[in-house]
Amino acid sequence: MPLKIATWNVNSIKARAEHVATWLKEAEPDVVCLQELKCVDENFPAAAFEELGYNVAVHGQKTYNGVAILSRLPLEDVSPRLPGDKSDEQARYLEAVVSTTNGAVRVASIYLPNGNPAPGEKYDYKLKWMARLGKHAEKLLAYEEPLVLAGDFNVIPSPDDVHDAKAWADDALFLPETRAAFQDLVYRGFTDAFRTAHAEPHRYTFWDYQRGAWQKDHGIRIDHLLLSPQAADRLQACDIDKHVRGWERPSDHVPVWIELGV
DNA sequence: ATGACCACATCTTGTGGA
Repeated sequence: MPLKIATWNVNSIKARAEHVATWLKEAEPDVVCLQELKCVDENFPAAAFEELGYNVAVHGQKTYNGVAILSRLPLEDVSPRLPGDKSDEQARYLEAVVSTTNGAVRVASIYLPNGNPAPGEKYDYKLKWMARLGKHAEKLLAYEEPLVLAGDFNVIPSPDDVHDAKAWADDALFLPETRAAFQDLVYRGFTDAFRTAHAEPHRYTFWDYQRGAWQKDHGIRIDHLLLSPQAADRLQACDIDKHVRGWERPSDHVPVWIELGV
């Protein structure tokens, strides 16, 4: 059986706990990286997921941000916060090692800053955060182990990943500097799992709540799974669970998953 | 149609998201 690893920005875990449970039963992932919990650790509905057989690691924050990892397999070396800036209080990074019978896979749940409006302080923070991520990723890649960086990167990598490139031209998710920073990260040795498994353009992971974006398929691809060479060698499948966006009171993001032969 | 949402906090309105 392959190891199925997913990422999903749930836009409040309290508002989406039922959806997550429904999707866990339907998709049967082994590991799930969640983002935008919008709650503190104590309020995370861990029991609901433990009942379904998952171990839970949470790095929460009141009202904003918050990331978690759910895993059917044991979680080891659980480590919150992206190194490189001790003054950064935003809960956007959680790393852990998943132990399988056939070796370990390191997984990070990432909620990269949005960065709007650009230019400005928030955009500066985004670019600094991306530089920190690159530096940390370089260290992790040196382990030469299967590594998966999974999350909401808030980056549209190319014009193929947006319904209307002109409409997003000045947005922090699509600015040339943002895309260049993402490429810098990828060029360190990562594989964009979805783009490797699918050549077709205009496949999305996010549709805005506004302007009928979902009905018109006006989406963007910003939730990614980046694989180290050792993980990329094991990639068997990758897809987007688009139908979840059609559920009642959905998140504006949908799950994206990979299957690794381990 | 120059429009149109959602979640949170505690304020019935402002902030942040993407």
